[in-house]
Amino acid sequence: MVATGSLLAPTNPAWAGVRDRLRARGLRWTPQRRTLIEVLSHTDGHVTGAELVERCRAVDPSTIPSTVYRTLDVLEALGVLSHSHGADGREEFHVLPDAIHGHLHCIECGTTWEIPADEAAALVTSLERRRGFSVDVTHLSIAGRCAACSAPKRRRGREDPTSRGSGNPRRR
Amino acid sequence: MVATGSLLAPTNPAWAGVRDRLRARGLRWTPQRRTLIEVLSHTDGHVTGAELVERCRAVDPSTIPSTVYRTLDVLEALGVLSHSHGADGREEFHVLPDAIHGHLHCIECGTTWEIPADEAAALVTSLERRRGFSVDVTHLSIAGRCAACSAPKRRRGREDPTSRGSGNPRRR
DNA sequence: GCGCATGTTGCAACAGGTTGCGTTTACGAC
DNA sequence: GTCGTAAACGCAACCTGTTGCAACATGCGC
Repeated sequence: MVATGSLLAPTNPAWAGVRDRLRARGLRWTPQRRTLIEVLSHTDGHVTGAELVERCRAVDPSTIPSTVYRTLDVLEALGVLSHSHGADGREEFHVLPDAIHGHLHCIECGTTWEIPADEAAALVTSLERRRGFSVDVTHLSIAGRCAACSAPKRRRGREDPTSRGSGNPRRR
Repeated sequence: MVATGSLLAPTNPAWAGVRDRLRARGLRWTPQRRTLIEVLSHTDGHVTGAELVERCRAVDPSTIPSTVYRTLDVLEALGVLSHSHGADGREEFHVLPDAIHGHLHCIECGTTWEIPADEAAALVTSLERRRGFSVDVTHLSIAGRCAACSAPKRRRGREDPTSRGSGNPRRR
């Protein structure tokens, strides 16, 4: 659960700028926001809103959920994170998106993979061309069965849908 | 809200078979299920779970939400309907899917369009080939901006992302 | 250092949906 | 028609988020 203690120092310098970017927009730097930033800076990959609330409570037990969700909205507007919806419709946040990507969810084993933008490019450009619809790839979330789960089950063989999967597979 | 009255007769013969298909699986035909089937048979396009609960209550005020959701699960297993998640992660049910399709949501105006399977084919086959991942197209839900909303707003011109949109655009 | 405006917080209520459990009931067997 | 059993139901509690509003406090101007 990450060093539970207090006052975790953000590891990534990128987080240092958040305070100023907030201020630059006339927004404020509050203890609650600092807590969330601390938690986020020690998080990578995907997290659900509920998980973040929980982790914030570990740092500051007086954390209130609505504050966390509102702060997440603000941070998303700042581009610090993005969110999409998992196969079950639950919110999933993605921290410091270094590259634009969507997500793949296996409805059988629950694992999640990232799909780089270029892999979705065919779909994106086709929708763009045929309908003028510009896809929000960061919000793209595709459900289905991964290779391991859709394969006729013999002796639970090779696991991943392909090792080039990158990303951080995650189970529920 | 459809003729509110009682005992709506299912319009589509396809619904008549549901009772027997349930029985064939050892499942039961109950008044509550009948109510939901009645409601569904007078519904087309997309509905949220909450809407269905509401409509069931119009027919039978003693309807309990959990029963509706559980019955929806059963009907989905039967292939009578399918569900996906809207841009906001809320459940959307799609009745009697005559053709496999996914959905397109404009995050700006909230309109929904259907995308026929072949339009998503490029993505589907690419994921299949590169990762062995078999996409569940019926659950596919893509967010972004439609042509009208992403266009530089002049004098709110042509509306639709393309008239071939088919389906039933719906607003929140 | 002080005051003020406005962005934020905390709280409580709500919304959509899910789950566990004890009770009821559909329906096949006799 | 009666019985038994597993499927379904009703209910209450819970979970994840959202919203409205009064109270609070950040941070700019002086």
